[in-house]
Amino acid sequence: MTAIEPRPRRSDATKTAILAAARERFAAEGYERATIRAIAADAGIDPAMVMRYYGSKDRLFAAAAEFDLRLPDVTAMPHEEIGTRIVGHFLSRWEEDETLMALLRAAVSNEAARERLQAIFTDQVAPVMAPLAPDPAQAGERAGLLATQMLGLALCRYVLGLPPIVHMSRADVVAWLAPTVQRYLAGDRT
Amino acid sequence: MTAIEPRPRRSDATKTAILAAARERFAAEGYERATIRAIAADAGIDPAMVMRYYGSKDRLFAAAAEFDLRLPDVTAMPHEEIGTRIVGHFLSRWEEDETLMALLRAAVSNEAARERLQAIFTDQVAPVMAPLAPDPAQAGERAGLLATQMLGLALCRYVLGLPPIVHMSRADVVAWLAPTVQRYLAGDRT
DNA sequence: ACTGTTGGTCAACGGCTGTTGGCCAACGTC
DNA sequence: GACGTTGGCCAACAGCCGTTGACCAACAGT
Repeated sequence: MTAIEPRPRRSDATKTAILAAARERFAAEGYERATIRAIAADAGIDPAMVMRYYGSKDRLFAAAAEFDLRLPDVTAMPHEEIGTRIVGHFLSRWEEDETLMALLRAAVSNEAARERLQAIFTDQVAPVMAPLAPDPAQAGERAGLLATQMLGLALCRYVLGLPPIVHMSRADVVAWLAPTVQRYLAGDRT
Repeated sequence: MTAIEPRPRRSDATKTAILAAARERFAAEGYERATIRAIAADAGIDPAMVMRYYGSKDRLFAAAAEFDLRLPDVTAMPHEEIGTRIVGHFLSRWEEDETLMALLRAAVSNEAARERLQAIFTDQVAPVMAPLAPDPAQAGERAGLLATQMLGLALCRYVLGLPPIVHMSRADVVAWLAPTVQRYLAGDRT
């Protein structure tokens, strides 16, 4: 059952170019420093077009910040590999799609972005991780702990550029963080 | 050996009022959304005074972002309590001084703030934690890992307001994170 | 060929920003 | 009590921002 697509319009290319430029600027500079004028210049069109197609800067961001973490099914993997796989998956998602960077950079000072990031946690992270918790009452807490470690890693590695973290290899990051994540999601508290 | 203090001036009260208002605004709104006009209004004076005393917005931030983590001497505490004590100390520092919040919020989009946060890591965190590392070559890496977990916690608990993390008691946070920090600073990699 | 629709540019408005310089009043010293 | 110094306010400038509306060109359907 494929959705009925409206006939493609000539402006579709422009729209996606705007979206790509917007993601890049929001990711690199955050919400307020990324200007509509700069985004339009990157996309090679007039700033007025951005307003015509997306209405306002807020709505442009909302459109650019659509994101799917594509978390794997954790119930279908060897129990002791959960930490390793989850950390690896987050690293991959973070490096292949700048939308996450845009969300993090903007969420710190923009209310809508903050809510969007919270929604990703509530809708995509928490439900997927819930089955792993020994005690269902702890499920939310455990997912939250995962978020602290993964967002903290992204903050230090991709945003702040903390030298020891930036220079670590992917394998080292996974080796260090996997046991932490494993414990947060499915292990004992102490 | 007390430093020779210049005679106190009438304007000292105003200067510190500006600094307090600046910290509050930078902490609550980040660097670009915190305006000099708003800071001056909070301090009950004219925006021009901010420029007179601090020269520019950049230098005002630099003055407001002076910060000492006051990390305890980790070599003088029971080895197995290190994780607990460090996590507790970070929680306290974060809650009693809004400077840290100002630094984190600003560092995401402001270069000078990013460098300041890096400097705090390099000058205050890394050297203090170094003696705990079994292998001195790993010292920087281990301190960096500590930073990912503590900054990630602060981000989720104080900036993003992730519900499960916000609702956790201080004791729960310490209980969950202490083993992680203990392992990062002084434990085995796996 | 005509005409309505779509994709796009241009110039401008109003508002907010950091920053500046001139002016005034209160103070401290002789 | 005169006078330099200090603390403070006010008004304005120049620049950038999001946003708007008028205008033009290319296309599609008849």
